[in-house]
Amino acid sequence: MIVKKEMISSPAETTARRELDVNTGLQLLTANTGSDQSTVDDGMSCDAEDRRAKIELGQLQVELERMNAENQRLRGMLSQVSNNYTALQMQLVTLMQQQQSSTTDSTQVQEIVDRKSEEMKQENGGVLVPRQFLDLSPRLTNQTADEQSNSSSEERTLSGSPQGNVESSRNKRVGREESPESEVWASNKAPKLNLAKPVDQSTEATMRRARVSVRARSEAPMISDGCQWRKYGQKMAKGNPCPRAYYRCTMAVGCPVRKQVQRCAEDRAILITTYEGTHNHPLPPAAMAMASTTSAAASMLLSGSMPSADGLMNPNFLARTILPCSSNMATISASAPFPTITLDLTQNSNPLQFSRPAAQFQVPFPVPHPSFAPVPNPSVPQVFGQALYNQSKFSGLQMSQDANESIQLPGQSTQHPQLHQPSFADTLSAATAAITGDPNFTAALAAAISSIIGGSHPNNNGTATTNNAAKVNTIDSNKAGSSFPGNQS
DNA sequence: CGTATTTGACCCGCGC
DNA sequence: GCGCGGGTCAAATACG
Repeated sequence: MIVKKEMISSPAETTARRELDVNTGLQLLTANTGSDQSTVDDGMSCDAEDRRAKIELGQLQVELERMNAENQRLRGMLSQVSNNYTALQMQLVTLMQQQQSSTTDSTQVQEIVDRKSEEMKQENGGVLVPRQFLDLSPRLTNQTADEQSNSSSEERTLSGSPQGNVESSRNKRVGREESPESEVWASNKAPKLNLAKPVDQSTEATMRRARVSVRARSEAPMISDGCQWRKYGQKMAKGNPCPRAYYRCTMAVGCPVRKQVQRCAEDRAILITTYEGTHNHPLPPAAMAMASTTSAAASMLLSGSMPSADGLMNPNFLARTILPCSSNMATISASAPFPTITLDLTQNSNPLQFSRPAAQFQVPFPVPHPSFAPVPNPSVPQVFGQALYNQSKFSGLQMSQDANESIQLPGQSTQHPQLHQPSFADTLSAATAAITGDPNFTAALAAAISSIIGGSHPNNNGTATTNNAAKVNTIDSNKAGSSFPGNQS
């Protein structure tokens, strides 16, 4: 009965509404049933009414169960799509690394994306579930990289590297203390303490210290990114009246990921979150989806930090590679002591929009390899995309010269996402960010997915998606003796 | 009472 | 060598 609305509503809305309507129907029916029972004295034959009501009730329950099952299925599919996107982006980076020597034309980047999307559609009958990406996905959780059989050099580069980097960090580092945490944490002191490999010390240090900074408007003290953090310090930073808070990831014992949170001096409504390190544990769907969003950017950033005798990498290419459709909203830091890429989500542009990259872009720090040689151990900060998570104000990324002194490139005009064909990457990442962070964005997700899959893809139930990232997390029970209250607002 | 947060002290790198 | 600033530690404190 209620299902009719499906054709005119967004899939997510529809599913949510259906579930609501079914529940409402059950309540009404129950009320009616009670009413019927109270009118026995009227002389009516209540047995028939009762039976009919019970039958209807049973039907509704069956329907409800069916809905719930569908919800589960759709959630699974959403998660799968997110994971697939992650793998796609990673693969894209690798492909571009291979092709960069022959071209710097960003159109090829888009072509690769388009081609991949086409392949995926063909292989899956229109459904974007690429086999190869499913194969890759587990590695992106940073858990099974070493267990997976590597079938290609691309995958090897992409999957094993983060883990390998952590390992190398572990092996070489001798911290002030010998706690497990300090063992895995890629400390700033690492260069000094690197004892094992004399080769490429600076390179590895650079990779370990690659950072991803996110600027977002938020009244909350910290953006919700799907991970759980514990504050371990706060300090006043020079040139900023607002204190800088230091957090470390507490989702797993010894997770080396840390982040700094600070309000922008110029505009205190802007929250600057800087991530550093690589998670050593599986990310919850909410965090994973967003982590994947820009993991490729981090990878590119890191590969860009690799020394090269061949000169500089084409700036435009880097920008377009990192965020093919949002290159005007990402920043690569020039003044930071280590590579930092900044996503500026404070701009008033539509996250789902498709825009051509800025033509003029200066990459300040010396980067690398025109041929994009695979990074041996790129410490890809998987938290990279987490900044996009729960960004209801998600609005854009920008390129600038400094993490704190963003130089805005000419903004892109706001366009409706469906006026242009949004890239799969941007659309899905934005949509996932929305859905995982705020149930109110289920409609956006539906629209985004519809635009990708042509409306044939199953919907997602917004009501089934928790609006609290921490709630999504099935916390690793291995963390004995520690609780995860979740300090996210 | 256990856990998270606060906050002053400390360590380290870097520039002068 | 010294001072400065960033980053981290850990005891004290707050909180549920």
